[in-house]
Amino acid sequence: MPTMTAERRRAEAKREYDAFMADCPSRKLLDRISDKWVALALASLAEGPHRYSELSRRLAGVSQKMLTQTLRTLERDGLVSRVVTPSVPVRVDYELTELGHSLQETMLVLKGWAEAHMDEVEAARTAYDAAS
Amino acid sequence: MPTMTAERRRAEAKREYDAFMADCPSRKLLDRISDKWVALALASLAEGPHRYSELSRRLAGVSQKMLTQTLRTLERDGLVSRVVTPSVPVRVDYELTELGHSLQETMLVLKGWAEAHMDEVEAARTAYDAAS
DNA sequence: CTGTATCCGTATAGATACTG
DNA sequence: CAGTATCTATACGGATACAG
Repeated sequence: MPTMTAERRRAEAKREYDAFMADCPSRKLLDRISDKWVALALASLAEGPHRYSELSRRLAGVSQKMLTQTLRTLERDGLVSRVVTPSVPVRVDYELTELGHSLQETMLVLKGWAEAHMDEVEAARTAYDAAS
Repeated sequence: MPTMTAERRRAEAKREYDAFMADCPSRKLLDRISDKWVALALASLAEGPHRYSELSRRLAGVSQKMLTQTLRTLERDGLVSRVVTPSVPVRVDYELTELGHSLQETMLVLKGWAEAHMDEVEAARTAYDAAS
């Protein structure tokens, strides 16, 4: 239906897909985006395009394998676009697509939540461990 | 500093903790909450308290082991509280704590995003696979 | 610089059986 | 009903070596 607005289509999708269902495709998608490296990559790209090496430094501790794998998946899923400049040596930039942009804010919130509530969580852990 | 407001302390924490850093505690916390079952559990509990068996049905496909493990971790981290009614048979309800409540909305957004953008992601995958 | 390929240990997650 | 315990498969992720 080409006359549907984007909002209308999204509302439609919300009725069709349900991640609570085991074999709903959205369950797998939720699994994919529920990932530390995805969250950090999108959070980093939220600031603007980044080169591969910049991301590698920003996401401290990420292995080449995981970074590449994460970026490939994000590219395939349409969240990120890969821009190659055929210089010598080659330069590759990654940037958020419109779709990626729509998720980036949530990832920033998620990352921010972990940072903001770290102390409370540690206090809860101490209390829990003391009780047992 | 007992005179700090909650907001002030949280802002303080945001400067102290940085999930981009490999060995920042918040990195591990981000890893923990970036989890399919955590997202679905919090999304379910957002509606109100649930019994163990209700969660088991709601989070279709979850194994007893993963459900228990997820709930234990959430309890230890202070996101969920476990309420035992010592009847026969015993009844156990799980409900969000205040801390859990502060994350639940983000998890609903994450789950909703997966459901709302499923079609776009599948289209992107088809396009990507066709290009290669 | 931006990857790919391979090896390998570990953590994860499912299945199954059993318990207060 | 609400778990615990154990076994096993495999997927995840890190380290290393190599390449366009």
